[in-house]
Amino acid sequence: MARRRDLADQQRRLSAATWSVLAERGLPGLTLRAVAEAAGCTTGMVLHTFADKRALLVLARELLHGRTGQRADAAQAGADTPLAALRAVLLQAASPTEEKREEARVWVGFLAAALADPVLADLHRGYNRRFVDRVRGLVAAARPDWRPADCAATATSLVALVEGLNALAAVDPDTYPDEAQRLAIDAALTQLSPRPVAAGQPDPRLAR
Amino acid sequence: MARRRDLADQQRRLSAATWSVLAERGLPGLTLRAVAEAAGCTTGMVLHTFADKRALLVLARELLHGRTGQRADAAQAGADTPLAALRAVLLQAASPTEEKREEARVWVGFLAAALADPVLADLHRGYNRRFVDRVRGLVAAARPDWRPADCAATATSLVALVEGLNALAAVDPDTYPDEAQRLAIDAALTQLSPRPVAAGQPDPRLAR
DNA sequence: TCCATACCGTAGCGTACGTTACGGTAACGC
DNA sequence: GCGTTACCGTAACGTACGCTACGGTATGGA
Repeated sequence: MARRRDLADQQRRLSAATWSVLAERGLPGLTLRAVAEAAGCTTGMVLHTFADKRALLVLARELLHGRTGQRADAAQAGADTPLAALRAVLLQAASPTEEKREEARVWVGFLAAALADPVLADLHRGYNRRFVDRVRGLVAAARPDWRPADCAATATSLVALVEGLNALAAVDPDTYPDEAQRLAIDAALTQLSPRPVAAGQPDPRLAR
Repeated sequence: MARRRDLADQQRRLSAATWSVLAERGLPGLTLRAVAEAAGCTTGMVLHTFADKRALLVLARELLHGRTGQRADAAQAGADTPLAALRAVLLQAASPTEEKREEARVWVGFLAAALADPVLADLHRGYNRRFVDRVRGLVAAARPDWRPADCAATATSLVALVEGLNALAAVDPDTYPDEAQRLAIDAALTQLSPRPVAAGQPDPRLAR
């Protein structure tokens, strides 16, 4: 025997480095050499830890999903009502902080990579559908009187809104600041409120 | 003098080729050689028509904006009421057909490229803000009783929803089919309808 | 008809990429 | 302490990239 390494830790560190490079330099800047530099090692070590570049991307993608999933769990657990849980989950999925905006840039990068890579595309579809399922469950809990089809349609709408906000805020944070994202989500959630607003007046939830 | 070329036509053909390559092979597959092959010429001709790769990308991005802008103009002109115009504009911006889904893939590609390229990022922000302005004007026309801030918030929401639908449908058309996109847009437009629905019932516009 | 010239295909430059092979090195069992 | 062995840094491979230089070619005017 000889020196043993902590494989899981190396994978975690390299995935984090992949993340960082992807957020800073974008998809074309994501090279093995850049990842190695960010992780403080060499390309040799990177390819001793991962079989190839795609394996590195796959684990980083899983890390992204795991991170957002954990945050969603926490948001969901801390809410009193189903509607509050839904709101918390959607808000944490948006990108109000700089950290989240970095995450959004990474997400866009993976989305673009998925368009050219079937493996990453499968991963993306799986993760996104799990998120849609989570939202659909919360919608159904908030409005048990709705038909499943209505809950599903609302869930896909909400997810599309949140991911659209993320994507647009990633490249234009001035047009899509955190406040605008919050407003957009609350406005969309208005449709789930048990009591509609008065006729002929702008929805007060839309105003500040 | 000697033989003269149709510069504008060459630029148009090469931009179309860029588009096609970007939609089929994604951002990493977008090389000068691939563009030349798709256009049926050589890389020499490509770089005699455009100064460099970025110039090619910039014109293709303008082409994307011009195409969607023209479609939006047509949709807007063919509508009777402001609300109908808004609905038509949003629906044409979504990606129900395969052609539109190709456009959505190209859009995602440019979005990802903008994250790493300041020039493309500026272009993207400009084009997207013009689209937001268009939607905001239509919202204001549909609901003249709303305050400008409410119109602006609604416009950014609607644009985020549409672009989110586009981005997600680009990689997962099964989860986001045309019908789901139409439902999502109509559901979002419910908030602009002058008469809210009855309390305690699911919005009939959400049902099929 | 024929020259002049604008045009573009060919070939290749330099660079950076993903990946590989190998030798040095550090740690564990004895 | 020492041999063994797992580990990883170094160096370089082949390839494909963006881009350039040059020579052939077709087409306009005289």
